[in-house]
Amino acid sequence: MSSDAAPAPARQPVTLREVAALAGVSVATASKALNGQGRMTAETRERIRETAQRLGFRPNSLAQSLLRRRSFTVGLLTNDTYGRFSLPVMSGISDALVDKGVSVFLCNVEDDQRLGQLHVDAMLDKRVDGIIATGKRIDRHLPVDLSNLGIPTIYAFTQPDPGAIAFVSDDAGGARLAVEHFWRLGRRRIAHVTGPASFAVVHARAQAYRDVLTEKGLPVMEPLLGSWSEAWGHEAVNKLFDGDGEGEKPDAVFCGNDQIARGVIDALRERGLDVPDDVGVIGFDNWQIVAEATRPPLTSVDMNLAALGREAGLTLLSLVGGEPAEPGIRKLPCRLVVRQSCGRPPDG
Amino acid sequence: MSSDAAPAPARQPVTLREVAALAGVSVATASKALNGQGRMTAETRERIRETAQRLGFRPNSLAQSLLRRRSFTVGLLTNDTYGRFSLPVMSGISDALVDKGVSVFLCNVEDDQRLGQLHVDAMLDKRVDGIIATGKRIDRHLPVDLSNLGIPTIYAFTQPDPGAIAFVSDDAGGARLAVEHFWRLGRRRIAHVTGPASFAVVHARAQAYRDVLTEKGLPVMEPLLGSWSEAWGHEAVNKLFDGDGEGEKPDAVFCGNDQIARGVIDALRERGLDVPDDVGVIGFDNWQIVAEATRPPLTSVDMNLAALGREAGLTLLSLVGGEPAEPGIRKLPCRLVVRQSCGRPPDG
DNA sequence: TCCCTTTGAGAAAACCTTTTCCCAAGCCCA
DNA sequence: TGGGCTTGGGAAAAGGTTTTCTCAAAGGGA
Repeated sequence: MSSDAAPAPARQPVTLREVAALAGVSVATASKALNGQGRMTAETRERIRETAQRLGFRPNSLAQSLLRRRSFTVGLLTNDTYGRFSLPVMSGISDALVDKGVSVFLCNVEDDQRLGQLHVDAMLDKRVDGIIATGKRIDRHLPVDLSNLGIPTIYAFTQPDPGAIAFVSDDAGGARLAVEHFWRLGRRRIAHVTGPASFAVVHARAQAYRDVLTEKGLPVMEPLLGSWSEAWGHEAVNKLFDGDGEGEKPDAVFCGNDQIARGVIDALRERGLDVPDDVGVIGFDNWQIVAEATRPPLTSVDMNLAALGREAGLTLLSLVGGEPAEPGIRKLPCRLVVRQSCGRPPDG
Repeated sequence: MSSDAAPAPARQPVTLREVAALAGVSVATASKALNGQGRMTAETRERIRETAQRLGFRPNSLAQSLLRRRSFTVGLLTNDTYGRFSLPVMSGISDALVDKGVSVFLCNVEDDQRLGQLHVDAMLDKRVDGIIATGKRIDRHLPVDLSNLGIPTIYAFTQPDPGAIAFVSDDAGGARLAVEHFWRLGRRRIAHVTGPASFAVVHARAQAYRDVLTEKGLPVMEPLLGSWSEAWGHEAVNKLFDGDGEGEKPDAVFCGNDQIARGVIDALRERGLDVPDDVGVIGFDNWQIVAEATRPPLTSVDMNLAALGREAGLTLLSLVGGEPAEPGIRKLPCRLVVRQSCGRPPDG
């Protein structure tokens, strides 16, 4: 403010031409000097560099892009700007790209085909180097057709077109993590309360749940399908614990998401059952704000969405760079975040 | 896939030169034909249009931007990609701009000065038309200096530089809405449980709370400051209701956010107090997923963040268009979303 | 002294589109 | 028939940078 020593950026950005003129050379020489190309005396190069510095010269990306046929931008399409899932994905993508000098256009297409087309057209016009599609569900398509755009495209946490490259979470693996954790802690009657049958992940996780129980020789209780809500968690506890036989009651509940788990924990407490002493609970998603607000704090499966996004971003970049990549769906591992809702192992 | 009638986009995008060549005219004429400029026979114009259509020609935005000195992009800086608050703001901004053909660069600067500078430089290089800064707190600066960038800058839901244009929520107004709602419902002993003193909004809302009570001639109970958590809501209920005098107990609690409100509601229920019959509760933020999971669903103050974002986006555009605008902070009104945690008026 | 090579730097094309002139042909009117 | 106007369309510059050529001068060897 008070110091005028710092070169205030000109209203009209400084061009290479002005730098060259002031340094007494041609634009060609100036360009080469600043890019470390060409041959010239060290003195000339330094003089040009210093002039550029003094004028606050920054090369116009638009002109560079036009020439290089590469804009160093990518489009990020999502139908879930508000959402829990695509946000970490987007953040991971953005982080991976910013370090490479690539900027990200955020395009929220909702579930609106017209809006989707609008955004895709805008991206194409702006000559993005590639497009990443992400969404709120792994088993739903974005309302756009990206199959024949002529630029590299990657899908992250959304349903890909056939023949495309996609990154998704390994839901079955995540479910195994949870159930095996219960098993290691000595829990033997493990129930599963999850979301609606219309979600592919519900079946993937439920099947893994059954598989682990079968492998371990434990009784398989049929998964309880409902909604993704806290209220359903409450209700499910009634179904699980209102039975007659005492030995039949679960000593562990693996929940399809953290909200269900929250409902389950609250309902268990209302019944006078202790978590984790009487019943262990594991959630899914590791939604921090929910997982840390339950009493006790919730152990939960984390899908590593930021890492997934980072992976997707880096892969897109390598595609843009011309490197080949095998099409197909890559499942990235989940991890279990242990808090206090499962207790400690008997020997621990 | 099977239909080859649809013109598959060329690997190298079609240029105006190719369109012109195929239509047998110069590029100048082709440009004018497609833009509805210049004079030519209707037949020529139509032929060029049809050729462009057939080839799938789309003008290169980079070239246009270079010429027009306007990129039709803006940078959106935030330190809160995961967050509850900036997301609706960002969504509103993006919505407002996409219809005008303006794309948004998403820049997550975290609280990292280096990352902030990196992103700002990238935006400047890419010749964005303007920048919008948004964040997770209305009383904190982003870790970047945007004061002298040479391009229009708008602040939305974050602390502005002096002399800048900023849009924020009217927290005092929102608090008034809540307390006056209680008053209209006949509640007379209204408590306030809110977040830590380090937040400016805590004071703004608390002062408005006091003001309304004073205006109405109601007893002012000193606001209870704590954290933004559910646990604090629990604890605060103890402080409020563990006293001795029966007539002293509140019949309404205005909470600083929805999580506190959730804790308050749960604690009240555990004490055997009915919400809303014995005590009314109002939250702040209208975080749908929390407000609808409380029992009963929570009445809450909504800051209209999407609208705020939209306003910010449109204002930036008018600034870019060269229209003057008064610097200063514009407070946008909140609204009360009524659910079931306050009951109905006595006569209703 | 002459020729060849190296050195240092500039001219110009290219990227793609828009816009401002400019020009040739045709027409009208005197 | 000649001058002026309209019509239809093209040439060229502009926007900012990079890169490939080209070229003059200087230096070295014979």
